[in-house]
Amino acid sequence: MDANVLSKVYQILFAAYGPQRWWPGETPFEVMVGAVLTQNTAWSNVEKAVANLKNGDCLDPSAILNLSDDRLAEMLRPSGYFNIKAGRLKSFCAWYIKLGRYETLSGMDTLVLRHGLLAVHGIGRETADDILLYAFKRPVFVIDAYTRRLFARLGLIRGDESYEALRHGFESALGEDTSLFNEYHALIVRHAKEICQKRPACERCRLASSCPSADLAKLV
DNA sequence: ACCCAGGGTCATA
DNA sequence: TATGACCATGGG
Repeated sequence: MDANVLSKVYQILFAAYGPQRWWPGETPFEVMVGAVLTQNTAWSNVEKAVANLKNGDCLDPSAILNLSDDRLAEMLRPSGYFNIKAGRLKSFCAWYIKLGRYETLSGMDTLVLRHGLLAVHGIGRETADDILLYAFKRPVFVIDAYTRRLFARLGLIRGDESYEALRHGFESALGEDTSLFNEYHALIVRHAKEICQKRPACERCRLASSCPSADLAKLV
């Protein structure tokens, strides 16, 4: 990965969209819950489920564990996969409490913490890295489908690389910079939402003298 | 009516 | 290692 090109891509996205203020959530625990609930799900749906937890005074690991599976699933309903996610959220909360909550976990080495997260049923690489970056402020670069798609279209990667290979590629090229990784991933997601949904050309490209997609295309 | 969204697990080959 | 089925709501 070319560090220079990666920086330029970042600059173009930042110039187009500005700071994204990720991750939405008032507390680290809310960030973690959101990370689990947003799996393959639109964020607007996650917000409704989180609101249900807040309204029920259940945005807390022990409160979640004290709910019956059915009651929890019902609160998670708007976020989709609610039965699956009820189980995943409980697995995560059990692990979280068992290891001493935020205080203790904050003292752990990043890779140790990552292995711990990945051992939780229902937490895969992307969700683990969301939690590490946005809840624990660790310099971990999150790889998602948008990241693959964008950089593959720019010709900077093939797109079929392993998750860990890509993560290592971005991290070693950019250096361990939590703030940069935070903003970069958020900008990639933002860009994916804004960019042409319809071929061949989007509204933005015709109306604006310069659009991020066009600027990015010039890089290649 | 169809498509997909800020994925992960499990069975199968 | 690598596919495919499955989970499920809500907005375009």
